[in-house]
Amino acid sequence: MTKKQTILDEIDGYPAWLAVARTAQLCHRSLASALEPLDLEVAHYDVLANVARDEGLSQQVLARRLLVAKSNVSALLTVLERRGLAQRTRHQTDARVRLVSLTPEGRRVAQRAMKIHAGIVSAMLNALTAAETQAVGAAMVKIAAILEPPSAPVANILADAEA
Amino acid sequence: MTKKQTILDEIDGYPAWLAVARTAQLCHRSLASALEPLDLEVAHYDVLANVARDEGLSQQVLARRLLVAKSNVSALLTVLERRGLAQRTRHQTDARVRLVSLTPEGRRVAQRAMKIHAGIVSAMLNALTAAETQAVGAAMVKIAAILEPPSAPVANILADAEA
DNA sequence: GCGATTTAGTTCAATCCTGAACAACGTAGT
DNA sequence: ACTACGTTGTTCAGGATTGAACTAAATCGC
Repeated sequence: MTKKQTILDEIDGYPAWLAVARTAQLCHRSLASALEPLDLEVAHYDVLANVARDEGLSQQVLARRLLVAKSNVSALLTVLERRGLAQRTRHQTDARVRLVSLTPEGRRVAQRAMKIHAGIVSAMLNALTAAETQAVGAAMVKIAAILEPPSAPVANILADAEA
Repeated sequence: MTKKQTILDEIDGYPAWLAVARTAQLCHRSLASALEPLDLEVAHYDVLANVARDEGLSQQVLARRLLVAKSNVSALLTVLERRGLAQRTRHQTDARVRLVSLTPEGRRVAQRAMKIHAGIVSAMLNALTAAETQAVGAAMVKIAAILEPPSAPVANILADAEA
């Protein structure tokens, strides 16, 4: 297996970032298989968990928060509604927006799913001290700030990289 | 917007982990839009980058490394092959395995894409000190160790969480 | 050796996600 | 009011990803 130096290897912290990406993906997969017994996709769970926390979100807000397309939220809600877990109600004063809420059954399912999710996250974080966790969180917030909007910085970097 | 306490909120480091997941996703999206000019999906890029580094990988190894299904690798390679960027050659002694390598054109594209990728990662890591990056990497490795295989630990946690 | 098991890769159906086009509704500006 | 524009949500077509079934090849147990 011919190992070859690439540009990425010249970046000092690249292995560290790779570990981040990989760990996030592993966690996603863990959660996916853990939710299988509840017959829940991670995407559906994400909706349930967010609505459980903030009852009455609009779909638009939900989409931005989950970082998915609004068309996807629409589809996810159609499924959750058909399964009797969530419901859409019209906004009082703005007829465009639909407020999303959970049915009693939806709350029960969300509760069980969040317990499973919490179990996984707890197990992961047990590997770290509170200080380490804190440090990781702070670092991620700093990085996220750079990526956050489809803002200027990233676009500029691209231009440079292409040179 | 009714904020409600959930089980997840009881986990001390949950916001920190959320930041990790969110940042990883943001990075993925950044990379996706940055690679658009090259007409490359992130998935295709991941293959190119890995093969550029380790010429002659098998598809199986590639699948495990990328954390995707082997059927997906098969499909990705069909596309890359049709585009003249990669090629599959038979293993000398084991007729089952296909060794993946890049064409000269594939190497050129990989090179350009990695430059773009490196630009993004560099920008992100610039927000951190070397020590911070190092700490994050170490923390992620510890967490990944818990998730790594579909191993016992996670499965046990599930059983507990369901109780 | 030879059948049983394991491993590498492909194919296929089902599902998921996205972006674009669209409809319905608000908000300005004039 | 009226027009122009922005926003919310839906629909739909095109790809992407997965797991299961399958073929072919290697390996193991006896």
